[in-house]
Amino acid sequence: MALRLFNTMSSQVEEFRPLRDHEVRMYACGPTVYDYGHVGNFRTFVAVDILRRFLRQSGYKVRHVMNITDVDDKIIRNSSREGVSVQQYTAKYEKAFLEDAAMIGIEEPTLVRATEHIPEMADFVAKLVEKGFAYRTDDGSYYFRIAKFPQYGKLSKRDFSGMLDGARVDIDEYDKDSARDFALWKAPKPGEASWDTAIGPGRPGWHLECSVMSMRELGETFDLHAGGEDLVFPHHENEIAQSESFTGKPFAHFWFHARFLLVEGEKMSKSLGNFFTLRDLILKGHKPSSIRYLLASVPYRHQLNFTFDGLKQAAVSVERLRNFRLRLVAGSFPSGASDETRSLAADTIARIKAALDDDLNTAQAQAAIFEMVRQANAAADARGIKQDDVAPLLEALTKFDEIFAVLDDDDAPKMKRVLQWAIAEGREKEISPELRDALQSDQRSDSDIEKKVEEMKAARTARDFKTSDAIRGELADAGILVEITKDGIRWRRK
RNA sequence: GGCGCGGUAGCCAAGUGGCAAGGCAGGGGUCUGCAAAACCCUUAUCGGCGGUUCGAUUCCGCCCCGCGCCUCCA
Repeated sequence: MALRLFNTMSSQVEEFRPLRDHEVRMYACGPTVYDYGHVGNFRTFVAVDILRRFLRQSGYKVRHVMNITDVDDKIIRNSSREGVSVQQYTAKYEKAFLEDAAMIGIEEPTLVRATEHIPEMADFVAKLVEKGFAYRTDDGSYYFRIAKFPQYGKLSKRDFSGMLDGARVDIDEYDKDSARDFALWKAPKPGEASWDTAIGPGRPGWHLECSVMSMRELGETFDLHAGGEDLVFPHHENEIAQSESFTGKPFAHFWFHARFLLVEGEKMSKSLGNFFTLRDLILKGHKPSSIRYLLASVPYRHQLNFTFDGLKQAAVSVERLRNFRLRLVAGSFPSGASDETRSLAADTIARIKAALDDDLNTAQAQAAIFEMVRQANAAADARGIKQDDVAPLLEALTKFDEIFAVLDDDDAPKMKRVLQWAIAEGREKEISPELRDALQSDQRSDSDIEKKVEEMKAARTARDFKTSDAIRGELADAGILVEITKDGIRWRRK
């Protein structure tokens, strides 16, 4: 079976077939780096990441390009308010964004920056003017004339035909010819960042960078273009208009849009007090893996209600998966193999693939892995798991984690970096006791813990439970849980 | 107003024209020196009212509620 994806352009779930057999070229709209990324931003980026990972798992080579918008009105406003250059200002937030993305397991795409492609953008505008799709206004700005692109509105399903009739053609008009015409290039204003180019001084409009950079990196026509649902109109509609006018060819074949999330049942907004950056959540003591898991747990086209209760639930769910893997890795099992377990693992892998093939149904993929975990745990309790069953079960977990990326417990070091950042930024008071607790276990090295566990084992062999319990208590205080099972003794950080 | 999405157990949620996945929480057990983990059992008239159908949570209509986009917010 092959991947079927919802295509915003056709408003249908379609089979995804890239233009080249074994390669997918995708472009995702990235962040405007004017502030720290919030949980809503990362919902979209996690969705795209899951798509990318699944495409690769499905055997494609994936070329994934993402833009960094490092010049826009907010950036100009904020940087001048802080009295720093646009570049200084954006560098800080770009760095923060990349750290955050890595923190929640997003694989880094090829990054392209708007400010590094200014001359190309100017050339692009010049060509559009030449072809009659764009015009210059008296102040030196350039606009795209949507009257020249009759399909305008095809992505967002809007009808602009009424406006096309009345569109004027006077290129020396100071204002835009039509209210719907959008800016390709903005003339400089006093005190604003500006570039001198072949089409005059100024800065690029927002949509231009994505057309220019995606075509440069991926070709005039490529497979998939992604972003948050808000970008359908006007951003992607405008990209299509200017790109297809420029090349006379189709732009992207698939349009992938992630739905917005709610926070505690309401639209996230600063005024409601439910606006959280990723770092806010970490400072409250939530693990990156919990956040990623929760963001991934509702299929990307559905509204996700992001709640703190949900975050706790996600943490427990992830722990269950990790416990299971630990059981497989650290346990001892009788020799041999069982057909049931092998087919359980194989079925699970097939179910995960089928779920993701179905428009990335992550909820069903999760259900499949938990079904396996329950059955395998039950079998293990009954001594039904054999040595040779371990590898297939681990393989299923690996397939799952190639997409979800939550099994490896590297939360503590990541959270520690956020804590250090908070201190460096003078935001210590935002560091919650929960975060400090979560970092407890990070104080001890693995080898130190192993040594203690060996001491415990020795004490237990001597049936000296008092000593054994004392060591366990000491480790527990340090946030390390030692578990005694019939398969052996094992430990983990809480 | 235009276009679109959703309302499923205490919470997060999947799904189908024919006995309603999964996770979390709760209750009851089993295992266990203790602790943890794990397992078993247990919790749903699928927003309301009509209609189509042998049969609808799933299709259609109306209503109620929530949400999104409508020029730069992922």
